[in-house]
Amino acid sequence: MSSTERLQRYLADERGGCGDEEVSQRLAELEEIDAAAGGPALDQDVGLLSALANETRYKIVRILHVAGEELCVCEFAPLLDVSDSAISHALSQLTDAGLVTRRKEGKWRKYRATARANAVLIALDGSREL
Amino acid sequence: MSSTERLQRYLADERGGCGDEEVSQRLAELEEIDAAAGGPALDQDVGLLSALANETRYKIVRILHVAGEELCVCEFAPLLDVSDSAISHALSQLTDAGLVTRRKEGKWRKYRATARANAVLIALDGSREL
DNA sequence: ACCATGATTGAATAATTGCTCAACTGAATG
DNA sequence: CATTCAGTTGAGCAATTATTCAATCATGGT
Repeated sequence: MSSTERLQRYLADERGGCGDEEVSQRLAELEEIDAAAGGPALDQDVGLLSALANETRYKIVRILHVAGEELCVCEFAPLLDVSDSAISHALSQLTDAGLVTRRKEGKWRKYRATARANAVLIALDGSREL
Repeated sequence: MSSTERLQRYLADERGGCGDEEVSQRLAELEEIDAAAGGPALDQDVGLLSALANETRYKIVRILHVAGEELCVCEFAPLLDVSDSAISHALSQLTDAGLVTRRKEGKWRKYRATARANAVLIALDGSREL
């Protein structure tokens, strides 16, 4: 069964129209919606979301967000139950995704949450009780 | 090496203080930040982000967001290159995560994006150019 | 120059995920 | 009530991911 046959029956059911014209018009609408939905930002967004979709990485970003200042890698270690290496991997992925920025200061590395990271966390917080 | 030894050296380096007191005070600050960061919402948030962190599921939510109305499962099928089963699995996970709601109408099932889903997508859109 | 330390990288591996197929449930219709 | 159709569920498998260990890079002190 082609996927548009089901759509055709659906449209006949819901809207009374049952001609091919009806179907292709709705299909065109849906594809317009799809085009608006799936711009080039899609991959970037999914990358960002994947980076946040892990407890270790989420916690790092949350901590930076709450701290409101840049933190040294060595300050995360006591708060996260994973190896230094895992923390470093996490920070790399977060940097690639545009959620944190890195700055060298002598032998220490300091990380800060980006505006984008803060925006997403604020949206999560603001919509929690909806 | 304990993870607080490094922190101790860091604080000595950055702030001049080198006593145990300095370290335990900063540790207390960090743990307070951590506590504020890692509330009970953590698992829920990571679940939500995991649900969105997949192209198929992200597209579904985007489509619903752009459409601004409820859509029938049969309307997604022509737009997504996966099986009906995969769409159904995706919708279940999105429902569990609180990103979409489900409604029965006769033999059809209609889904709608939640306010939370819309809030997160708006945050992503609004922070894209930052 | 050498060494110690902070952090990163790459390989290896265990765990998780995403998809499909096949079987199933529930609703409408003859 | 048998059949058809919309959608869901669960098992199984391929692909991806999260972590650790070991090796390495980079910085600063001796």
